[in-house]
Amino acid sequence: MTQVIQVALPVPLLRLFDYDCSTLPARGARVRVPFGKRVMVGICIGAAEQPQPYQRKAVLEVLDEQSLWPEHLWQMLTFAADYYQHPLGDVLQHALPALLRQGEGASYQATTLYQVTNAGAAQELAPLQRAPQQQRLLATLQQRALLARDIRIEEFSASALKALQSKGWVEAVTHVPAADTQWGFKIAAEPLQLNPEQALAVAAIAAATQPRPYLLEGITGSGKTEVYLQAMAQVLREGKQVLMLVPEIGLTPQTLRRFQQRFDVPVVMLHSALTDRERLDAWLDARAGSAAIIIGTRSAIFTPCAKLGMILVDEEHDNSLKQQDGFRYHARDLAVVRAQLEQVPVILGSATPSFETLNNALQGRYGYLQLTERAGLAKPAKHVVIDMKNQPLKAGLSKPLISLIEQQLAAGQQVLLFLNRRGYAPALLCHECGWLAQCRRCDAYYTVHQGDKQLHCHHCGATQRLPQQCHDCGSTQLVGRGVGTEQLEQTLTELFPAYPVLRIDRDSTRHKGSLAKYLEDARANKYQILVGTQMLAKGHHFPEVTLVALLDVDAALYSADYRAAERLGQLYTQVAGRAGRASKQGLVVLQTHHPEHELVQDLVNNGYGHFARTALHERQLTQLPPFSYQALFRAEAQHATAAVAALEFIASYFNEIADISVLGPLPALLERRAGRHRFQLLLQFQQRGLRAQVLRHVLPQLEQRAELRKVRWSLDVDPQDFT
DNA sequence: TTCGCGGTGATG
DNA sequence: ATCACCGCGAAG
Repeated sequence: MTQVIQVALPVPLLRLFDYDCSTLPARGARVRVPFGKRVMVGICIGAAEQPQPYQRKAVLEVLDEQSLWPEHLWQMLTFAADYYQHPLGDVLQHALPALLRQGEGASYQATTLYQVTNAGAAQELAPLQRAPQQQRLLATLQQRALLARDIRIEEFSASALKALQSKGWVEAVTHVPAADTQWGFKIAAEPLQLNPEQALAVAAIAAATQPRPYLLEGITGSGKTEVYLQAMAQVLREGKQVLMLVPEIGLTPQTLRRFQQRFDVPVVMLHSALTDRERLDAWLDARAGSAAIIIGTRSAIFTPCAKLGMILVDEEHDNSLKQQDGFRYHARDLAVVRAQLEQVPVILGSATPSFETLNNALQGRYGYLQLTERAGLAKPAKHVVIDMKNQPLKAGLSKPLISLIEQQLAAGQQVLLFLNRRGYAPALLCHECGWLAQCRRCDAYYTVHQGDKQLHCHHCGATQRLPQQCHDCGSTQLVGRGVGTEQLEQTLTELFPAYPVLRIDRDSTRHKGSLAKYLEDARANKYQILVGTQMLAKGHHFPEVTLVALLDVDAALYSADYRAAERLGQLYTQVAGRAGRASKQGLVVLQTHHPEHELVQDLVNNGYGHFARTALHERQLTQLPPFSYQALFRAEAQHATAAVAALEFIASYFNEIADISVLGPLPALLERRAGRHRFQLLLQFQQRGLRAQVLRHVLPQLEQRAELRKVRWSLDVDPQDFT
């Protein structure tokens, strides 16, 4: 009996497409279909209730017997498509490993498993004293067999493996990892003793009769991770899985090792270095329930889990959780939705919670767990605000800061300096006529890079040779204006020739693995002066650092982006947490031209918690998120008028509706980028429900309109960034 | 006259 | 998104 089914396809269209099919595939099963001149893999959404009277094409092949996703996850995905008003086909695409998108079977492929031979099992480790790589690998293999992918993830050496094989101690066997879903829970290492706050947090989560979201607010060094581990233990003991989201930077082999050392259960890490096949295997492991702990970045929220017991979102304030293009979802928000659907607790952890989450906790919608005690003897850092007004500056360093640095260095300590501008100088100026080298395609000045003797546009990536002469007057008196990390590094080298300087920014860490190596060198105290952009602020621990300085925070104080202050508060607090651990007195220095600024004073004197509450109150008075609900339309076109016209057209759909405030069209913070003019239209609603209703009604209409075909436009629900 | 790029429209 | 088609201006 021929059916008419609806199919979601990976195209940027909100509508679904009808196909004929000889059977009715499961909702959530893949089908191969002809689409235009192409063949695509789509997802069956179900039987078409009212088949449209079009000429239909037929499904070529049904690829799955069953839905690829468990019911609750399917619900989350359809919720997300509706909430963000993003095409369902594209949303589902995000929730699939690449191989499944391409139509591969949703099953394991045979792989190689390495295990010890009888000789290898009996082999003593001591004779391998001079081959430590082999020794470590053999020791592990004597405990458990390893898959090819484990060898790589756990950073064992391939040559060590070869050596052990040729000695006849290790053999390779073909292994089909049939979903062996059984794993027993065993504690591999004893849990640490909890302090009363930590114990309270663990107990609160365990004792809850109704699963709910929790904010776990723990200052740096307060032992947040130990709370995660003990909360996880409860879940794992019941045979249930834990899904953990971490920022990009937290996905290291050390993270993996930390979990494996504590729990003797299978852990999968969804790392960017995985091959497509490994990614599919990990996805299958999670879906079958044979992986106990699943760790990954933002997109890991889409991993299916047979027996989900808990979701953890570490550093929940981190902006990398929000996708900034295409399907603009926020993984933390989807984690809360998923936890609700699956009826499991979700823990949002941070030292500096986002205002959204903090507000939910203060309103009682989330459980609020606080860790305020620093473990060990570490004293809280001292804060110093340096007024830069009328100060002579050396590469952005004031005299008082230079002498503070000098003192710390003399005492054998490390210093950490943050400057959020890479390159040598953020502009090139003609000393005679005032001409500034400007990118031809963006509304931005070129940044001077001395390293490669070029001008770089940090917005479109354009580069050109460092000019010798002014384009306007021909003068050769060209000077860099302002300070970037390159110049700071150079000046510090001149000021403190006895101390090596390490610079960490996107330029110095371009090569794969160099960041990890630099961080290791920094921790090993090979450099006493560390210079970097925010890259350096996230989650790294340098035990010998006693002085941390933010060189220029003024831009954030008077930004047009209302979230700039929140981000400054978070950066400042995270950075302050870097100073003076390991029982040494830390010093946090902030240079500004506005030492009297309310935000600065609040942050320095009262800490993040107080600062955040004050700022939240301000947001409430001005009706900004989280006290209102935003949707941002962006448009870009060759000519500004086209972008503005498109947004005015969009605005006309909302202007007449009550309880919506429509702002714009306004130029984006960076109006021209890569030769295109960019404008924005901001909608603000008092009720989330109204926003959903209105967008659901309007978006399919907009998609049809010829007026909008000429420009590139997009919708961002809950926008985070207004550049 | 042909070639090629950019704008335009359809995809079931 | 991607493909095809159309039209116009530049090259032949």
